[in-house]
Amino acid sequence: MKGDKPVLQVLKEEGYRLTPQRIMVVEAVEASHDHTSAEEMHAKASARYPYLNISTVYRTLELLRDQGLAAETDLGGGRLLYHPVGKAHHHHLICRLCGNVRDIGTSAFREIRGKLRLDHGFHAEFEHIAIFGTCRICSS
Amino acid sequence: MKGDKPVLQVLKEEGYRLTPQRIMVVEAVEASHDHTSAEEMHAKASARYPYLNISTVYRTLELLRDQGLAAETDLGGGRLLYHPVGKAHHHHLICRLCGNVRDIGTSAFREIRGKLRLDHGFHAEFEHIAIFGTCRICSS
DNA sequence: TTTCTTGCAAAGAGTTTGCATTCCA
DNA sequence: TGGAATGCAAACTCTTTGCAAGAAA
Repeated sequence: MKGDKPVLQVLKEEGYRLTPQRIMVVEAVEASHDHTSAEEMHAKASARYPYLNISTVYRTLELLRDQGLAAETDLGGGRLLYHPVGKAHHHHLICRLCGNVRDIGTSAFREIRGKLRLDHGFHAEFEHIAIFGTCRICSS
Repeated sequence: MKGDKPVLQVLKEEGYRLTPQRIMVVEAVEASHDHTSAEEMHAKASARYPYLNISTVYRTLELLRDQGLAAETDLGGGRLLYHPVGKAHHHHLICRLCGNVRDIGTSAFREIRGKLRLDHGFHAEFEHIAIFGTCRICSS
Protein backbone atom coordinates (compact mmCIF):
# COMPACT_ATOMS: atom_id res chain seq x y z
CA MET A 1 0.00 0.00 0.00
CA LYS A 2 1.21 3.43 -0.92
CA GLY A 3 -0.72 5.51 1.56
CA ASP A 4 -4.28 6.19 0.56
CA LYS A 5 -3.62 7.96 -2.70
CA PRO A 6 -5.85 7.05 -5.60
CA VAL A 7 -4.29 4.34 -7.70
CA LEU A 8 -4.28 6.46 -10.84
CA GLN A 9 -2.48 9.25 -9.07
CA VAL A 10 0.21 6.90 -7.85
CA LEU A 11 0.71 5.58 -11.36
CA LYS A 12 1.02 9.07 -12.72
CA GLU A 13 3.50 10.10 -10.04
CA GLU A 14 5.57 7.05 -10.82
CA GLY A 15 5.81 8.18 -14.40
CA TYR A 16 3.35 5.77 -15.96
CA ARG A 17 1.00 7.06 -18.61
CA LEU A 18 -2.67 7.17 -17.86
CA THR A 19 -4.07 5.53 -20.92
CA PRO A 20 -7.77 4.74 -21.27
CA GLN A 21 -6.92 1.05 -21.08
CA ARG A 22 -5.12 1.40 -17.79
CA ILE A 23 -7.91 3.50 -16.36
CA MET A 24 -10.40 0.84 -17.33
CA VAL A 25 -8.43 -1.91 -15.67
CA VAL A 26 -7.85 0.13 -12.52
CA GLU A 27 -11.58 0.76 -12.28
CA ALA A 28 -12.29 -2.90 -12.84
CA VAL A 29 -9.98 -3.86 -10.00
CA GLU A 30 -11.50 -1.32 -7.66
CA ALA A 31 -15.01 -2.39 -8.57
CA SER A 32 -14.26 -6.03 -7.89
CA HIS A 33 -15.86 -6.67 -4.55
CA ASP A 34 -14.74 -10.22 -4.67
CA HIS A 35 -11.64 -11.52 -6.35
CA THR A 36 -11.74 -11.16 -10.07
CA SER A 37 -9.86 -12.80 -12.88
CA ALA A 38 -8.17 -11.00 -15.75
CA GLU A 39 -10.71 -12.38 -18.18
CA GLU A 40 -13.64 -11.15 -16.14
CA MET A 41 -12.13 -7.69 -16.01
CA HIS A 42 -11.53 -7.78 -19.71
CA ALA A 43 -15.15 -8.71 -20.34
CA LYS A 44 -16.42 -6.02 -18.01
CA ALA A 45 -14.17 -3.31 -19.38
CA SER A 46 -14.74 -4.30 -22.99
CA ALA A 47 -18.39 -3.45 -22.61
CA ARG A 48 -17.50 0.21 -22.27
CA TYR A 49 -14.30 0.32 -24.24
CA PRO A 50 -14.44 -2.27 -26.99
CA TYR A 51 -10.86 -2.05 -28.10
CA LEU A 52 -9.13 -3.37 -25.07
CA ASN A 53 -6.87 -6.31 -25.63
CA ILE A 54 -6.62 -9.08 -23.07
CA SER A 55 -2.85 -8.85 -23.08
CA THR A 56 -3.10 -5.22 -22.06
CA VAL A 57 -5.24 -6.30 -19.13
CA TYR A 58 -2.59 -8.77 -18.09
CA ARG A 59 0.16 -6.22 -18.47
CA THR A 60 -1.71 -3.65 -16.45
CA LEU A 61 -2.50 -6.13 -13.71
CA GLU A 62 1.15 -7.06 -13.60
CA LEU A 63 2.03 -3.39 -13.27
CA LEU A 64 -0.48 -2.82 -10.49
CA ARG A 65 0.75 -5.88 -8.66
CA ASP A 66 4.38 -4.83 -8.92
CA GLN A 67 3.51 -1.34 -7.73
CA GLY A 68 1.65 -2.77 -4.77
CA LEU A 69 -1.60 -1.33 -6.08
CA ALA A 70 -3.42 -4.61 -6.54
CA ALA A 71 -3.19 -7.99 -4.83
CA GLU A 72 -2.71 -11.14 -6.85
CA THR A 73 -3.99 -14.38 -5.40
CA ASP A 74 -3.73 -17.94 -6.59
CA LEU A 75 -6.67 -19.83 -5.18
CA GLY A 76 -6.20 -22.68 -7.64
CA GLY A 77 -8.53 -23.34 -10.50
CA GLY A 78 -5.87 -22.51 -13.04
CA ARG A 79 -6.18 -18.78 -12.97
CA LEU A 80 -4.99 -15.84 -10.93
CA LEU A 81 -7.36 -13.51 -9.16
CA TYR A 82 -6.95 -9.85 -8.37
CA HIS A 83 -8.49 -7.47 -5.90
CA PRO A 84 -7.83 -4.02 -4.49
CA VAL A 85 -5.29 -3.75 -1.71
CA GLY A 86 -6.32 -2.01 1.44
CA LYS A 87 -9.47 -3.97 1.86
CA ALA A 88 -9.49 -5.84 5.14
CA HIS A 89 -8.08 -9.30 4.90
CA HIS A 90 -10.60 -12.05 4.74
CA HIS A 91 -11.04 -15.70 3.93
CA HIS A 92 -13.50 -17.59 1.82
CA LEU A 93 -15.89 -20.38 2.57
CA ILE A 94 -16.60 -22.01 -0.77
CA CYS A 95 -19.43 -24.49 -1.01
CA ARG A 96 -18.60 -27.44 -3.23
CA LEU A 97 -22.25 -28.05 -3.95
CA CYS A 98 -23.77 -24.68 -4.77
CA GLY A 99 -20.58 -22.79 -5.44
CA ASN A 100 -21.53 -20.00 -3.10
CA VAL A 101 -18.63 -17.98 -1.73
CA ARG A 102 -18.92 -16.42 1.67
CA ASP A 103 -16.34 -14.10 3.13
CA ILE A 104 -15.36 -14.35 6.75
CA GLY A 105 -13.03 -12.25 8.84
CA THR A 106 -9.61 -13.25 10.06
CA SER A 107 -10.42 -13.54 13.74
CA ALA A 108 -10.99 -17.28 13.55
CA PHE A 109 -7.45 -17.72 12.31
CA ARG A 110 -5.70 -15.53 14.80
CA GLU A 111 -5.19 -18.37 17.21
CA ILE A 112 -3.89 -20.85 14.69
CA ARG A 113 -1.52 -18.27 13.34
CA GLY A 114 0.12 -17.97 16.73
CA LYS A 115 0.23 -21.71 17.03
CA LEU A 116 2.06 -22.18 13.74
CA ARG A 117 4.59 -19.60 14.75
CA LEU A 118 5.12 -21.22 18.09
CA ASP A 119 5.23 -24.83 16.97
CA HIS A 120 6.95 -24.48 13.62
CA GLY A 121 8.54 -21.04 13.60
CA PHE A 122 6.41 -20.40 10.54
CA HIS A 123 5.12 -16.92 9.83
CA ALA A 124 1.86 -17.60 8.06
CA GLU A 125 0.49 -14.96 5.75
CA PHE A 126 -3.06 -16.16 6.06
CA GLU A 127 -4.39 -13.49 3.80
CA HIS A 128 -6.65 -15.21 1.39
CA ILE A 129 -7.47 -18.70 2.33
CA ALA A 130 -9.99 -20.66 0.35
CA ILE A 131 -11.78 -23.16 2.51
CA PHE A 132 -13.83 -25.72 0.64
CA GLY A 133 -16.73 -27.56 2.19
CA THR A 134 -20.50 -27.60 2.37
CA CYS A 135 -22.55 -24.58 3.32
CA ARG A 136 -25.37 -24.53 5.83
CA ILE A 137 -28.11 -24.68 3.23
CA CYS A 138 -26.64 -27.50 1.16
CA SER A 139 -25.76 -29.66 4.14
CA SER A 140 -29.28 -29.65 5.53
CA MET B 1 -10.98 -45.33 0.10
CA LYS B 2 -11.85 -48.84 -0.89
CA GLY B 3 -10.69 -50.74 2.14
CA ASP B 4 -7.01 -51.50 2.21
CA LYS B 5 -6.80 -53.52 -0.97
CA PRO B 6 -3.86 -52.84 -3.22
CA VAL B 7 -4.75 -50.29 -5.86
CA LEU B 8 -3.96 -52.63 -8.73
CA GLN B 9 -6.24 -55.28 -7.29
CA VAL B 10 -9.10 -52.83 -7.03
CA LEU B 11 -8.61 -51.78 -10.62
CA LYS B 12 -8.63 -55.37 -11.75
CA GLU B 13 -11.75 -56.19 -9.78
CA GLU B 14 -13.48 -53.19 -11.29
CA GLY B 15 -12.79 -54.60 -14.71
CA TYR B 16 -9.94 -52.31 -15.74
CA ARG B 17 -7.02 -53.77 -17.56
CA LEU B 18 -3.68 -53.84 -15.86
CA THR B 19 -1.48 -52.45 -18.57
CA PRO B 20 2.19 -51.71 -17.98
CA GLN B 21 1.40 -48.01 -18.28
CA ARG B 22 -1.20 -48.12 -15.56
CA ILE B 23 1.06 -50.13 -13.31
CA MET B 24 3.79 -47.54 -13.76
CA VAL B 25 1.50 -44.68 -12.86
CA VAL B 26 0.07 -46.47 -9.86
CA GLU B 27 3.58 -47.11 -8.59
CA ALA B 28 4.51 -43.51 -9.19
CA VAL B 29 1.55 -42.32 -7.13
CA GLU B 30 2.33 -44.69 -4.30
CA ALA B 31 5.98 -43.73 -4.33
CA SER B 32 5.16 -40.02 -4.13
CA HIS B 33 5.83 -39.14 -0.54
CA ASP B 34 4.86 -35.61 -1.18
CA HIS B 35 2.33 -34.46 -3.71
CA THR B 36 3.44 -35.09 -7.24
CA SER B 37 2.41 -33.63 -10.57
CA ALA B 38 1.51 -35.60 -13.65
CA GLU B 39 4.63 -34.42 -15.38
CA GLU B 40 6.89 -35.52 -12.56
CA MET B 41 5.30 -38.95 -12.62
CA HIS B 42 5.70 -39.13 -16.35
CA ALA B 43 9.38 -38.27 -16.06
CA LYS B 44 9.94 -40.78 -13.30
CA ALA B 45 8.05 -43.58 -15.03
CA SER B 46 9.58 -42.86 -18.42
CA ALA B 47 12.97 -43.68 -17.02
CA ARG B 48 11.94 -47.31 -16.69
CA TYR B 49 9.36 -47.55 -19.42
CA PRO B 50 10.29 -45.19 -22.21
CA TYR B 51 7.10 -45.50 -24.21
CA LEU B 52 4.70 -43.92 -21.82
CA ASN B 53 2.73 -41.01 -23.17
CA ILE B 54 1.90 -38.05 -20.97
CA SER B 55 -1.74 -38.26 -21.96
CA THR B 56 -1.86 -41.81 -20.65
CA VAL B 57 -0.54 -40.53 -17.36
CA TYR B 58 -3.31 -37.96 -17.23
CA ARG B 59 -5.92 -40.52 -18.14
CA THR B 60 -4.72 -42.95 -15.52
CA LEU B 61 -4.62 -40.28 -12.85
CA GLU B 62 -8.16 -39.32 -13.77
CA LEU B 63 -9.18 -42.96 -13.44
CA LEU B 64 -7.50 -43.34 -10.07
CA ARG B 65 -9.10 -40.14 -8.83
CA ASP B 66 -12.56 -41.20 -9.98
CA GLN B 67 -12.12 -44.59 -8.37
CA GLY B 68 -11.09 -42.97 -5.12
CA LEU B 69 -7.63 -44.50 -5.41
CA ALA B 70 -5.68 -41.27 -5.60
CA ALA B 71 -6.28 -37.81 -4.24
CA GLU B 72 -6.12 -34.80 -6.51
CA THR B 73 -5.19 -31.47 -5.01
CA ASP B 74 -5.06 -28.00 -6.47
CA LEU B 75 -2.55 -26.02 -4.49
CA GLY B 76 -2.33 -23.37 -7.16
CA GLY B 77 0.70 -22.89 -9.34
CA GLY B 78 -1.21 -23.90 -12.41
CA ARG B 79 -1.00 -27.64 -12.01
CA LEU B 80 -2.76 -30.40 -10.17
CA LEU B 81 -0.98 -32.62 -7.68
CA TYR B 82 -1.67 -36.21 -6.77
CA HIS B 83 -0.90 -38.41 -3.82
CA PRO B 84 -1.99 -41.76 -2.42
CA VAL B 85 -5.20 -41.82 -0.42
CA GLY B 86 -5.11 -43.40 2.96
CA LYS B 87 -2.25 -41.29 4.10
CA ALA B 88 -3.29 -39.20 7.05
CA HIS B 89 -4.66 -35.82 6.10
CA HIS B 90 -2.23 -33.01 6.44
CA HIS B 91 -1.65 -29.42 5.53
CA HIS B 92 1.26 -27.60 4.01
CA LEU B 93 3.39 -24.75 5.14
CA ILE B 94 4.89 -23.29 2.01
CA CYS B 95 7.70 -20.79 2.30
CA ARG B 96 7.42 -17.96 -0.22
CA LEU B 97 11.14 -17.34 -0.05
CA CYS B 98 12.82 -20.72 -0.28
CA GLY B 99 9.87 -22.70 -1.62
CA ASN B 100 10.24 -25.34 1.03
CA VAL B 101 7.09 -27.34 1.78
CA ARG B 102 6.55 -28.73 5.24
CA ASP B 103 3.69 -30.99 6.17
CA ILE B 104 1.84 -30.55 9.42
CA GLY B 105 -0.93 -32.56 10.99
CA THR B 106 -4.54 -31.55 11.22
CA SER B 107 -4.71 -31.04 14.96
CA ALA B 108 -4.10 -27.32 14.71
CA PHE B 109 -7.20 -26.99 12.59
CA ARG B 110 -9.55 -29.06 14.65
CA GLU B 111 -10.61 -26.11 16.71
CA ILE B 112 -11.23 -23.76 13.82
CA ARG B 113 -13.22 -26.43 12.06
CA GLY B 114 -15.66 -26.55 14.94
CA LYS B 115 -15.79 -22.80 15.01
CA LEU B 116 -16.75 -22.51 11.36
CA ARG B 117 -19.48 -25.04 11.85
CA LEU B 118 -20.78 -23.23 14.88
CA ASP B 119 -20.56 -19.70 13.57
CA HIS B 120 -21.42 -20.22 9.93
CA GLY B 121 -23.01 -23.65 9.70
CA PHE B 122 -20.19 -24.44 7.29
CA HIS B 123 -18.81 -27.96 7.10
CA ALA B 124 -15.20 -27.38 6.14
CA GLU B 125 -13.31 -30.12 4.38
CA PHE B 126 -9.93 -28.93 5.51
CA GLU B 127 -8.07 -31.71 3.85
CA HIS B 128 -5.26 -30.12 2.03
CA ILE B 129 -4.71 -26.56 2.94
CA ALA B 130 -1.79 -24.66 1.54
CA ILE B 131 -0.57 -22.02 3.93
CA PHE B 132 1.86 -19.55 2.49
CA GLY B 133 4.30 -17.61 4.59
CA THR B 134 7.91 -17.50 5.69
CA CYS B 135 9.66 -20.44 7.26
CA ARG B 136 11.79 -20.32 10.38
CA ILE B 137 15.07 -20.26 8.51
CA CYS B 138 14.14 -17.56 6.00
CA SER B 139 12.56 -15.27 8.55
CA SER B 140 15.64 -15.15 10.74
C1' DT C 1 9.21 14.17 -31.06
C1' DT C 2 10.41 10.45 -28.47
C1' DT C 3 9.58 7.10 -25.44
C1' DC C 4 6.05 4.40 -23.51
C1' DT C 5 1.90 1.43 -24.59
C1' DT C 6 -0.92 -1.07 -27.22
C1' DG C 7 -2.63 -4.66 -30.39
C1' DC C 8 -1.81 -8.60 -32.72
C1' DA C 9 -0.20 -12.97 -33.24
C1' DA C 10 2.50 -16.44 -31.72
C1' DA C 11 4.42 -19.11 -28.07
C1' DG C 12 4.30 -21.06 -23.80
C1' DA C 13 2.70 -24.51 -19.82
C1' DG C 14 -0.49 -27.76 -18.25
C1' DT C 15 -4.34 -30.49 -19.51
C1' DT C 16 -7.89 -32.68 -22.41
C1' DT C 17 -9.72 -35.01 -26.48
C1' DG C 18 -10.61 -37.39 -31.21
C1' DC C 19 -9.26 -41.03 -33.72
C1' DA C 20 -6.74 -44.80 -35.62
C1' DT C 21 -3.83 -48.40 -33.92
C1' DT C 22 -2.44 -51.62 -30.51
C1' DC C 23 -2.98 -55.06 -27.15
C1' DC C 24 -4.94 -57.15 -22.93
C1' DA C 25 -8.36 -60.48 -21.25
C1' DT D 1 -11.22 -61.85 -31.36
C1' DG D 2 -13.42 -57.71 -29.58
C1' DG D 3 -13.57 -54.07 -26.79
C1' DA D 4 -10.70 -51.32 -23.94
C1' DA D 5 -6.39 -48.62 -23.69
C1' DT D 6 -2.65 -46.27 -25.86
C1' DG D 7 -0.10 -42.98 -28.77
C1' DC D 8 -0.16 -39.17 -31.48
C1' DA D 9 -1.45 -34.83 -32.71
C1' DA D 10 -4.41 -31.25 -32.25
C1' DA D 11 -7.21 -28.37 -29.37
C1' DC D 12 -8.04 -25.85 -25.27
C1' DT D 13 -7.39 -22.45 -21.26
C1' DC D 14 -4.81 -19.10 -19.09
C1' DT D 15 -0.84 -16.30 -19.41
C1' DT D 16 3.36 -14.28 -21.42
C1' DT D 17 6.16 -12.15 -25.01
C1' DG D 18 8.24 -10.07 -29.51
C1' DC D 19 7.57 -6.65 -32.57
C1' DA D 20 5.64 -3.17 -35.35
C1' DA D 21 2.19 0.47 -35.10
C1' DG D 22 0.12 3.93 -32.34
C1' DA D 23 -0.45 7.44 -28.75
C1' DA D 24 0.58 10.11 -24.32
C1' DA D 25 3.39 13.81 -22.46
